[in-house]
Amino acid sequence: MACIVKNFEIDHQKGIKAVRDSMDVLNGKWKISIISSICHYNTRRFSDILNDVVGISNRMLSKELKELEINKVVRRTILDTRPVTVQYELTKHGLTLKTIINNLVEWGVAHRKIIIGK
Amino acid sequence: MACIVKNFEIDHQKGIKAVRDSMDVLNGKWKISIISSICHYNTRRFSDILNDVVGISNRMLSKELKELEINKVVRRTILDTRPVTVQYELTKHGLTLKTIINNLVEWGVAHRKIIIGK
DNA sequence: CCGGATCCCTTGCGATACTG
DNA sequence: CAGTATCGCAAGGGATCCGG
Repeated sequence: MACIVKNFEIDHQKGIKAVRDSMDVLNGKWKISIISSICHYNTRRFSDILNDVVGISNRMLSKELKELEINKVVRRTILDTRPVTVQYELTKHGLTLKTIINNLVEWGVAHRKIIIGK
Repeated sequence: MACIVKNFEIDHQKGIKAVRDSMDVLNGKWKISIISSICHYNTRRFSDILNDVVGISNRMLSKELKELEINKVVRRTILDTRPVTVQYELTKHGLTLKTIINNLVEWGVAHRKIIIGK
C-alpha cells in the first residue's frame, strides 16, 4: 500500500519535470505565437511571420526561431531567390504541439470571458 | 473567395491573441508546476506545494499563488488550526487546465527523448 | 505555518542601426 | 530579405530576515 503511494508520488514528480521541460521550450513572450503562425500556414517565410506576430521585432523573431530550430520544433530552409528568402515549417515533433495550441486557444477564450466578465 | 480568406486570417489573429492570454496566466518559471501539484492532490497545503515544486522559495510560491488566485485558477482557504494552515484547490476554471497539463507532460517526455536522444 | 519586506543580481526584451 | 551588433532598461526571480 505504501509502495503504491510511493510510486504515485514518483510519477507525480516525473510529471512536474516533464511539464517544466515543455515550458522551457515554449516559454517567453513569443514562442507559441510563432509556432501558431507557422502551423496555421504549414510553411511560412520570415517576413510573413514578422507580420503575423504583431509587435515582435526582427531581432526577437530571429532569436526565437533559432531556439526553436535547436529544439527541433522548427525546420529552416533557405531558398535561393534574389534576394534570399527563408522558409520555416514545423518538424514532425513540432506538429505534435498542435493539440496543445488548440487547447490553449480554447482556454484563453474561456479565461477572458471569466476574467473580463464575458 | 477573398472574403473567406479574410475571415480565415482574422480567426488566426484571434487565435494568436487567445494563446497569449493563456500564456500570460501560465507564464513564469513555476505556475504550471504549482497547478500540476494542486491538481494532482485535489487539495494541497502551502507547505506541501513547497515540497512538491522542487527549488521554489516560499516568497515565489506565495507570489505565484496570489496571481493564480486573482486569475481565478485557484481558490484559497484558511483553516483555523494552530498554527494556521492554508489550503489551495483548483477552481472549476482551473480544473479545465488538466487536459493542457497532461498534454504538456506527454510532450515534455517525447521532447526529452528527441533532444537528449532517448 | 504562512507569508510580507528588502536587497540585489540576472535575464528578457525593446529600440536602433548596420550588413550580405 | 533575413538577419547581427550594441545599448539599456525593467521585470523576474533568488536569499535572507521579520512578523502574525
